[in-house]
Amino acid sequence: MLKHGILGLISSGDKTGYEIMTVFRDSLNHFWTAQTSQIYRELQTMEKLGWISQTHVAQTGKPDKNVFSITPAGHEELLTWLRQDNLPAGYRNPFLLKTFFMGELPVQESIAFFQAFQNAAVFPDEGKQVSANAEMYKQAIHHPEKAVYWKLTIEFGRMYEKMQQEWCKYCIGELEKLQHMLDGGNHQHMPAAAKEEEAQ
Amino acid sequence: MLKHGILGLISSGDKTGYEIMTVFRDSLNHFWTAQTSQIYRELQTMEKLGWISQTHVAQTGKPDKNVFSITPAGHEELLTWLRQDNLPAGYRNPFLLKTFFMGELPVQESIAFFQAFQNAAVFPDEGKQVSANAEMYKQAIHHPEKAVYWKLTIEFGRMYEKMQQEWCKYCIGELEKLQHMLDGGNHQHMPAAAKEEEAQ
DNA sequence: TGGGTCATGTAACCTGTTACATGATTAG
DNA sequence: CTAATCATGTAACAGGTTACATGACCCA
Repeated sequence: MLKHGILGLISSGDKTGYEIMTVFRDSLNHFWTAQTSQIYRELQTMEKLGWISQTHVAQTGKPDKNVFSITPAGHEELLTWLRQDNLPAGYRNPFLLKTFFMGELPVQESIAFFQAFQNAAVFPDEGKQVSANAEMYKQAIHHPEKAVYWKLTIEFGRMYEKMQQEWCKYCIGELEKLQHMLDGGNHQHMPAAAKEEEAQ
Repeated sequence: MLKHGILGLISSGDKTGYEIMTVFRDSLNHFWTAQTSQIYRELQTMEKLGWISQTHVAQTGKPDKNVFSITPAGHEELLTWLRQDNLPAGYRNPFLLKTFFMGELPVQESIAFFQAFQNAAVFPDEGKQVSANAEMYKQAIHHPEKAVYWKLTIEFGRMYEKMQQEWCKYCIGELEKLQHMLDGGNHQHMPAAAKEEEAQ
């Protein structure tokens, strides 16, 4: 997958490993990440596969660099990938995994986690988005039709964040109901963990 | 992460590797997956870490089994994990990665992908959910306070799917606008890839 | 003189996927 | 008779993370 992401980036203009890293960091970070260690490794195997080619460029005042270009075979591979398996796949969500087991903690503590989660917005606001993605905006001027796709990914981020916040609100509501139930039921203010021990 | 998921499952009752696999397959599949190969490997390392212990149980008419129980150290580890790093983290979304590069394909083709994506619901409907999660419902009867957390994860799945469908609708709308713009603009019906070649 | 940017990578490790391998019992 | 369920794993590979290592230039 990362190979194809890199391929896509190089397809819109030759790039160094370093430049690829900056695009991941500044523009794709809300749906994909990549460390330089992984990028340089993938570039090597992609060259062996014949998808990209390398040119050494000597520089003065700056370290020399290796610029990568896409080959015809690489472009074909990119198109094949774009047309393949475009159906929703299972996603991995660490916070949901925790949620599933949160019954081990006192309800009050769980509520606090949802509150913190709700207030921690990952997605930058409109203003920051613009400056962080200056690179993308520049491209958008020259290829407005390609910028549309980039905007679609940003909109996904926004919608996801909004949904996540609504979900947190719902969770907090449900947990408060549970808390009142437990309080009203036995007036013992016992955390779930303690209750379980008793039950055994 | 998987280690802690397994730990959580064993904490609510001793389990074999096989049983752990079935829970992942039937109840956690919308936010986490695990193959038996991985499960048995993790169980081995978890035993070495002292988080779980193993008992061999001979059976007649069925293959013998290895039943795993959580140790006090394991339960502590579970609590530590539950309290750690509970903030939204970057997620990886393969379809968003593709979306980002979809300008390489004709607009019409992209629209078709979003339509297919929209109509492919991963999340089972209420009826199937109930039968697939019979195990969970059984637990819910004995520990209604724990069932709440399980319901929260299901609600996330529902909200996510709804959001995804809305996003697809939005994308299709934007792409249709783009299509009309391109059609109206030069009346050449050129795919983006061909246009790019011309521009160079 | 200290931190940021540009620029390259290696090594070890951890996690996840795919493919393979075995074999008895039970229900249709 | 055949497919599903119960039950165990190994081996090889692919993909991702963490830590380390180097070094010049520029700006404050």
